Amino acid sequence: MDFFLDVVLPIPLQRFFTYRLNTEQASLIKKGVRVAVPFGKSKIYTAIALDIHHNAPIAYDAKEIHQVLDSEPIITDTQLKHWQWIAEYYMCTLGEVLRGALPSAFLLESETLVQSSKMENVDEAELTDNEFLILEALRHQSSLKIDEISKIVDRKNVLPIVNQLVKKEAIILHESLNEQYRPKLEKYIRLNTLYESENNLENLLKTLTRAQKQSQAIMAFFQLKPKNSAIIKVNEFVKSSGISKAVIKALIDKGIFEVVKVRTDRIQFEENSKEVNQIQLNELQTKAIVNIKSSFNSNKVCLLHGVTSSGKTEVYIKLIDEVLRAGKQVLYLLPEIALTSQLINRLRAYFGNKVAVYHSKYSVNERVEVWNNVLHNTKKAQIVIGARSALFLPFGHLGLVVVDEEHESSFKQFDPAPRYHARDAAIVLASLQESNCLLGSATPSIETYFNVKSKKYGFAQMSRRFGDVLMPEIELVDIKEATRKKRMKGHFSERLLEEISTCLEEKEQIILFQNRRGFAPIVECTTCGNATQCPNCDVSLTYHQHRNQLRCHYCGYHMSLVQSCQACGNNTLDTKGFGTEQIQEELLKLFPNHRIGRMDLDTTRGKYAYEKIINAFENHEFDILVGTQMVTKGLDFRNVALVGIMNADNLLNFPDYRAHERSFQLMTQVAGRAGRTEKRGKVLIQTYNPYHQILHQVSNYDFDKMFTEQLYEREQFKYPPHVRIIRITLKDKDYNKLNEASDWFASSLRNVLKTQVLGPEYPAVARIRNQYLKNILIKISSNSSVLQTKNSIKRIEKSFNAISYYRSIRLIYNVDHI
DNA sequence: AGCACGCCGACT
DNA sequence: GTCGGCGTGCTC
Repeated sequence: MDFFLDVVLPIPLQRFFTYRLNTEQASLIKKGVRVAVPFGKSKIYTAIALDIHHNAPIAYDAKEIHQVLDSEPIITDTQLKHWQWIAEYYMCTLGEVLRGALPSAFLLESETLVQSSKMENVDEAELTDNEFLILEALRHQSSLKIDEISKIVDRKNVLPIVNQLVKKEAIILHESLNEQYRPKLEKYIRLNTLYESENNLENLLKTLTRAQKQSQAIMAFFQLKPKNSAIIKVNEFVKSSGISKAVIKALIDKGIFEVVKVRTDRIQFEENSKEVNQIQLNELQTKAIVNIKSSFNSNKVCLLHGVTSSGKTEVYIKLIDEVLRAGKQVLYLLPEIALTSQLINRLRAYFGNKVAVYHSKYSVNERVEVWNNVLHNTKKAQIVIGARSALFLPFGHLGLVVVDEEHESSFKQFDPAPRYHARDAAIVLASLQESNCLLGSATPSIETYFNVKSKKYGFAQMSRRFGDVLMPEIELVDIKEATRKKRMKGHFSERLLEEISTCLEEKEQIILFQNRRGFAPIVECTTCGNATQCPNCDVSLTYHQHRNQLRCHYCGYHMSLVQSCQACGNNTLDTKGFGTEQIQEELLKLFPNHRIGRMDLDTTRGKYAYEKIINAFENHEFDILVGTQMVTKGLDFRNVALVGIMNADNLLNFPDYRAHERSFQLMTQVAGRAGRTEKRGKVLIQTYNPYHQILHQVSNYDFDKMFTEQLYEREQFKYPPHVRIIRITLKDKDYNKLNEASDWFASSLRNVLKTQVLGPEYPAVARIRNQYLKNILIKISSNSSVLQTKNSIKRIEKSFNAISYYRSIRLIYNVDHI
């Protein structure tokens, strides 16, 4: 009986692929193990095994698999179900989900190695120069990689040459799979068992009387090695004994010490947990927990709406503790992992090394270790804190999913596929795992609050700060008047400067928020109005002062700043708009005796850059911190008395239906950074339009009014949560072809769908990296079926691809596009 | 997605 | 003529 195996490959193809198995492999393979399979002409890919069956494919002859990579599944059934849901819901392939979900170290790919055929009958006269060069190189090296050959012959495409050599039987090709994950081995030493007896040891020390250092090393070994163990880590031994590595090496060479390599986890933390019972909850927190539990009991997702510093974390910790006691795992999702260091420390204080962290700044090997710990439900991974990708981990006993800062739009993956929303995918995950799900935020999203209002989600609230600290006082500063009367100093109103000075005198700290990095976004000629454009994208270049460059934020193109206008040649270039860098510079002039820090994308590159700035600010190494969105996120600074929002208008005027909601969230969150101790904090919002309703809702902390108004507007203009949105982007470098194709697509959609189809329209940036873009927006009202609509779109895609002229156009689906 | 194959312009 | 550019089609 023949065996066949269906597999998923991590590539954007809808289909499964079927391979042939022998009986032994068929008995070895289980659903969810990785197999290495030949794919295409020569490559070997990693695939995930699905079903084993006896149905031989009819249209083709199945290939055999190359290798079985795991003895036990590394992916669970529940995970596969969850991934399938993501693929269907977000209109991408399972392969794409796979690629986004698995740590890259799991996905091995083959590399072609070129080796000499050892055939002596190669006629050198028959060889071209390049072929000769390659064979010459192979005399010194047993094998060459393709890109090494590229370097040798100095050509890009070397495959024709290589293929010629294969034909002449001068070389052979070999596909090598290299396991990327390497367990970390640490070097330990032990004393040769010979010297366990007192006698031998004494004799040994006698023979070493002339080698003082060596006998010292042996004495030190006995002093320093842990009591219950025969081995000691070499690094530690060297550090605490002060014995040089040369001495140790000499002893190893003599066979007195032996080297032992021990597999260790890269991720280790000391265990020093506090008792969760030490947390004293206030009345509001206790009540919140009661409400959360009661909605969990009726199997509902629950929203915890707690104002900034109301003590949400303590509530989470209590709930997590109970889940752990019940022997289940916890997933804690955060929008951006950079801001977790403070939170991780807090959780570790209670749960010690049961806390694992998972995110993209971790190395591939570290991620594999967390994966395996979760899969085997080890003690080390009872709580996983992570960014959105953590929801792909192989949980088996999930008891609680916490989505903190639920409203954050960065939970939605934008590029590449799967373009999933981690909050929504987490809710599905929780239901698949029969686990509870808690969403937390000080400024919930309209969608989530709508679900609360319609009783789909449970609700708990904490409307006062912990310790009854007052919410900061928010003041709106009209800079329209001030600008007209020329009473602004740079971008600072007199009112803001006054408050800053007072704060500095009282040795308190200040956060200034400006939602734009760089120095000034646009350099414009005041004579002709020309601003330098990116050659590859339809955007003006942004000015960055630190390198005196113009940069494109879309493709990375950059050029040095020229002195005169490129269009009219006049020397009248001026900056327009302003960013964090410029604010920082103005401050340095206004307050030369104070230290001013800056936190934005440019200053937080690198693994620990973010932590460094936060720690520096916490230790009062800066008096003022200027920052972008980053400063809004969950940071807990004790000494901040004043928060200034430099310009509220560029938030409010953003051309997007979510602009008002997002402005409210952002400003409320930044405001929450002020006055977290007894003294009431102060927030100043500079604006040209102090009568804007959102600004008033922010300054009165009136979330409910904001929600009601925004919901009404969404209803009027047909936006979520009243409708569901699917955005289809078409992309091509041929402008005319794109227009024609997107018109075709949109009219086909209009013919088939009962729901509203908008566009095609150019996005704000209509060309990126020389590719033109066009968007079609589909609004699905609550009375029509989302699933049916998606199926119809997929059918239209099929007919679209049947037109060969259109086939080169890339289609990008973004379901629930934000 | 990668990668081969095939056709076409621009140069050692 | 060769090299490398890109468009097209296929992968069990």
